[in-house]
Amino acid sequence: MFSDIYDFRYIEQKWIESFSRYTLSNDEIKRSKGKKYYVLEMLPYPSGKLHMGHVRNYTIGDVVSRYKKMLGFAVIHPMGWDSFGMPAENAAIKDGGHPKLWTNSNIQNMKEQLKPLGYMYDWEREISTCSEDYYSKEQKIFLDLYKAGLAYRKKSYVNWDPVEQTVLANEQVINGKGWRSGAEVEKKMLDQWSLKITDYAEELLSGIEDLKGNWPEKVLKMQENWIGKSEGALINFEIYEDLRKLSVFTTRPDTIFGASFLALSPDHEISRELATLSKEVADFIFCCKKGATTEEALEKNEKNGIFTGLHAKHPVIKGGKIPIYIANFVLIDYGTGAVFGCPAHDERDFDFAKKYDLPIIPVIESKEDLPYIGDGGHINSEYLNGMNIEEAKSYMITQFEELGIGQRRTTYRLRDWLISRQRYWGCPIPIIHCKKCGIVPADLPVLLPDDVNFNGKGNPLANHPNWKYVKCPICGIEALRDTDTLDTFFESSWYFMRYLDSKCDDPINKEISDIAMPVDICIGGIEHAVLHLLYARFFMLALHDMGYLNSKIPFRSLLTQGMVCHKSYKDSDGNWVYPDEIVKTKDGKIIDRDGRNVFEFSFEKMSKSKKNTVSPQKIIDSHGADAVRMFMVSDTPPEKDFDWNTDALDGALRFLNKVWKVFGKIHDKMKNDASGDDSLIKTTHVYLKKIKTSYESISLNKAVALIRELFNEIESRLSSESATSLKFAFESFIKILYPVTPYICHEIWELFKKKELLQNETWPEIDEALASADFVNMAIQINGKLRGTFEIEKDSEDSVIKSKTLELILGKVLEEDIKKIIIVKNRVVNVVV
RNA sequence: GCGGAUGUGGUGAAAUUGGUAGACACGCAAGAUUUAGGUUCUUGUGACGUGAGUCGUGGGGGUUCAAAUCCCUUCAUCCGCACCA
Repeated sequence: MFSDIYDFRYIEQKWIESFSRYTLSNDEIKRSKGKKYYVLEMLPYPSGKLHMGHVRNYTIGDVVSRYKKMLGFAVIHPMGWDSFGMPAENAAIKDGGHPKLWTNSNIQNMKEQLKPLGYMYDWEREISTCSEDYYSKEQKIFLDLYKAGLAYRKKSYVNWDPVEQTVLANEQVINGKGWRSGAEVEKKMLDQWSLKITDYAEELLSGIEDLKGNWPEKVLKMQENWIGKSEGALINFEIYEDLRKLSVFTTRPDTIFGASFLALSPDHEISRELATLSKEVADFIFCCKKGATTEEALEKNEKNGIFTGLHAKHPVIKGGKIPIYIANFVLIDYGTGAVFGCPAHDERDFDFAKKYDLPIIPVIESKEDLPYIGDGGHINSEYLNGMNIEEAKSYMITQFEELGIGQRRTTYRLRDWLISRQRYWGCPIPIIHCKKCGIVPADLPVLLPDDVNFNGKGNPLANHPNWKYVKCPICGIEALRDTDTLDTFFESSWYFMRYLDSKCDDPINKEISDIAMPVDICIGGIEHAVLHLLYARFFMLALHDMGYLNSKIPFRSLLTQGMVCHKSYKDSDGNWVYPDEIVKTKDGKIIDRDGRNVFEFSFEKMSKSKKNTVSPQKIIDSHGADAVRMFMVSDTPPEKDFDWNTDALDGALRFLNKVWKVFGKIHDKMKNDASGDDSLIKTTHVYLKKIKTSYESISLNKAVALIRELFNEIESRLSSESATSLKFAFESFIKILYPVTPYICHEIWELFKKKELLQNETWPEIDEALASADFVNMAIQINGKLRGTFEIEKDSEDSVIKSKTLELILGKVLEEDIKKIIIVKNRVVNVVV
């Protein structure tokens, strides 16, 4: 029955169940013969509440999925939960519940909240990374990485987050602070597990080339910088009256004749050794460590050093003596932890030389002040004199190699990925430490014990009364489990392959993965540019090399959607105020419910603490899921930040209301089988073509704009067009609107008395002949300025266009003044006078 | 400091990649219907003239018959990295 009123509550309730039954079996993937399309939205952390950022992310993914399905692709569209991690453990510490219960109930809640939005997820494929099934498969991957030499244990300085009480990977330290806790990160010497991502530095870098065009340039640039390749030389300096050699990495071997000091990191082994001999050195090193992390010291950039009393032999100047310092600006974990200083051509070295009164020897000619960083001819450099930087570099490296004191060397900024975490709620590292046998792989699975106490200090797993005490699987003597768990980014590095067969006994079903991988489009936030997105690329290369699957690329294309932003408000005391608690007065003032003044603070990402969030639930209740979905993809391109605007949300609902009404009118007209024009058929084909192009490039805001245009065309011709023409136009319109607003479209489709469900329909066929216009509107310009337009048959001869133009402009210009007429077919005529 | 991006009406944004700038919306204004208001409909809406003319895509300069688009320069905002040798 057709009702005049667009009752979205009724309609959405009616179709909701059929939308949650989308499945695509692996047999169907196999039968697709490569015509598959894998849409992946980055899996959410089950915090318990769905927020607008999720809604935007998943709506974009769902529109793409539904569109691709209409085109006949076997669409793989799974969803799951990134369910290990700190918040569950913190909740347990605070409220006493168990992380497992907290997490699972959050997952249930979020699933319920997702349901009304009508996403076509294949829930058969659902995974939760904290499930025993998932993490025991992950343990197998870990052991394989270990056997392949890619997972290793090493004692080294690590980033310690004092709030989370655990170590962090380099990628998780932002400006010296923990990425989640925001706490000042400390350096600690610990024995930890790492993955050899550095083995793949070159491949990760060269792989960027293949992603260009399909990944945002920005993400690729960030990864490139993060990997930070630099080419140069390793020089081994001899130390006077010492048997050791001091090895130094430099990108500027050509400046060796300008070297006036060597500097060691305070953590360099020679520094540490000297510290045991001299209190002065020990004090200096202590100060460096204390001061190095404070904001102030970093800002001042002050160079401090202490002379070691040692000298190195200059490698190419006979009898040359170079003093060796320990300096605060030398990093232990880059290059070799030692540098040579050439003050004339490096800013840091210059500052240091000034402070400690060291010689500043220019070796590159320049009229500018020192330090001079640019290119130029070498001076004071014997055989290098006259050469430019590039020439001198390679000449010098050859020279070092011939003399046996150095060699060509490439260094990367990328460090190995530290994966141990001193936390309970994660995947246990399946390793047993035996005094006799050393590191021994544990029998799988290694399950988390449920009976843990969160009240104690430190890692609850380590504190468990008996969990860690086991017998060595090899020799049988008393041994200890590794009580650390894996970084949760480990889980998110391979989940998109587990989706493909979430019940497989092996971690990854190779047969299906070889068909379904790589993911065709991955949609998520840009905050993972050098975290998840780099780790996932690394995992693919490693898994490929271990024979898990053929693909070396996780995501063929990547869409980084922008944040959902909203105005935030503060009262005069600086407290945040909820937007729905404010009132705008007639004279432009903003007040809260108690009448006190409130100020617009800024426009920023929705967040709980700023009180500027909008609950998806609320707006679905008031406007319906279709309106919310449409609103999320209209107006703003997916990759840009989205400004929350309630008026535009109302606009989406208003549009759907109009669609409903116009459908009613067409429905009536069809009953009477009215006659009239059929020009709308052609118009429809023109739009079908344009809209498909917009969907293809995921320019969903443009697609929506064009859909609205087509709708306006239909609406304006309701009375003049024939019933058949209107029916064709409107049915096509419903099909192309469907990926955005599936509920209303399904309802209308059914009311058109269609037997087949709309979601099983295919994209309307485009008649190319009809889709191209017969007539075009051409512009007339005089000296490049618009002076009028005219309509003319498409692809008209230049002579026809010319005479038409002359006819129109002769009132304005004299024929003899015309110097030139430039004709651009179907576009523009420019008359030069 | 290094690297990257962006800059178009009151707002979100389009512009077939050098060819009619502002599509599609939001907002606003006037009017109509209803009327307690919202809803709905019509018209208008870059600026200045307000007679069909001029100006206009952050500013300045250039290339071109023609520039939001290409080049040079400058300013502003945002983001990433940051003592990386």
